Amino acid sequence: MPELRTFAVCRQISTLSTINLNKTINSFIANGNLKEARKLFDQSPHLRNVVSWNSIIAGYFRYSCIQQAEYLFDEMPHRDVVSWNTMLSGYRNANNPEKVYNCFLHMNRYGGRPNELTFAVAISSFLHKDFKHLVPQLHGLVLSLGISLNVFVGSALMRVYIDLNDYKGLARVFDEILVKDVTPWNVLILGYMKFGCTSEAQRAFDMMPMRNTFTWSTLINGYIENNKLNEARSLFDKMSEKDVVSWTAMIRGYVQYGNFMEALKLFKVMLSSGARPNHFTFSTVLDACAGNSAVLVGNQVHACILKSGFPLDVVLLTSLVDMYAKCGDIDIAFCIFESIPERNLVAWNSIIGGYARHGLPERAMQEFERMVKSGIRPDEITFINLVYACGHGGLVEEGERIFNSMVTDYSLKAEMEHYACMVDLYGKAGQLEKAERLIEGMPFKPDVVVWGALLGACGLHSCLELGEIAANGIYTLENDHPAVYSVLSKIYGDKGVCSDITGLEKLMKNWRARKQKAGSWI
DNA sequence: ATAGGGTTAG
Repeated sequence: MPELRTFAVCRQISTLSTINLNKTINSFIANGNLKEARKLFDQSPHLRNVVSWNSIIAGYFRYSCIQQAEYLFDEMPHRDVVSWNTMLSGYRNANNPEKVYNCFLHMNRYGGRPNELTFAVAISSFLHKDFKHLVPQLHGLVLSLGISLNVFVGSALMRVYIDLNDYKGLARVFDEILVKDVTPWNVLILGYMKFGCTSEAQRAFDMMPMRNTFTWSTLINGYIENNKLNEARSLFDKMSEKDVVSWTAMIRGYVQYGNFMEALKLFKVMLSSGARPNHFTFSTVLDACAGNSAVLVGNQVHACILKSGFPLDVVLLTSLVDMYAKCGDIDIAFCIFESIPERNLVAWNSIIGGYARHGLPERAMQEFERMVKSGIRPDEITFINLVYACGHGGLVEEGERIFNSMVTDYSLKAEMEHYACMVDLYGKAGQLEKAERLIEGMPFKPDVVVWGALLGACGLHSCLELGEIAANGIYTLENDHPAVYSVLSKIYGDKGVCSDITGLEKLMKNWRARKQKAGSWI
């Protein structure tokens, strides 16, 4: 039967060539040469198989040519699970959970049976999205389809349960994973820390069979989140192989607690230890410089960034803008801001905030208008900055106009901070009655900042009656706020009231007594 | 050819 043998040989040859074809396509894609890959693909209709199709589709996704990927997927004569998974993964990486969802539904209806990978991709793409609420159903589907809960599916599920604040779900999935590697353990620690269970996290850390750098930095970061900086630091010191992430996390910890000097010190230690900072580290350190008004160190860090050759992305440039603005050099801040190619909301807020802090409301407003014109929608923080700017410039009517515009033109809700800025604005301008009326009309109970703004204004204008109300307001929230005492004594002195036993004085006496009590406790 | 954890800006 010569024909049959010939056929078999031909088949073999063509299979071999298909393998070669796919290898060549993949190497083109790896080198970023999508056009060549596609050309080869188009020229070999008789050799290509489903793997060739999948490769090209994955390649399109890798270089963000989503439409081309979709087009090719629609043209496919035959799709396998990998084809579907590639689409899901592409949509996931494009941060498009909606398309993941539709594709997943489509697959279950018309395509093949999903596998572990399908679920790992789908579940992880719903993390931190509204779609996360569908994940418990996906979990059920995994179980009912008899798909094994491997480490990938399991870890992704655990992440989402943390996101859903579902402690039980987290623990259940961890138990359901039959063969665990280090990742589910790490996620368990992450979850415990998110739920504030530091001792459980520590226990998991102690009993887990293996650890990696992820484990250590998850624990360190968890302690920082849970106000246990000392524990974080002693763990960090115990770490034998510190990597960029753990260094950055620890530095960030100090910044978070306002200990900027220690943050900068640690950064120096990091550099001398030979560890290489990345853009995460640089943003964090710039934040420390900004908090410390350390423009000289900030300059050095700036130079260090330029020398390091790291690409200056929006985040890093915004950190620089913020650092220079907070260190008093608003002109350099503006120059850097202007150099940002694609300014986003945070970048705009940062420069507007800079002008606000420098008491230049006109400049702040100019940038705001430029921002709106460029198509960026302002958010709550934009308006905090703008009202704050007006407060520093004494522009009462302008501040009112902006405050109202926020609600009517941009349908944003006025939050506590906006009210605090408005109270400050009225207070600085001496319009204390307006400030008082605003507080009364607030849809929520004033916090320390609002009362503080009022109290500060009362101190400025020596208004005893209102100052008393403000002090009382603070007192009910925080009975050992040092500012209360100093501002009240100032008003008191200004008023020349010395011997009258007023409610105010009682309050102060009371407050001092309480404070001493608290002191003797230690 | 497709998969899971830790660090960044207002």
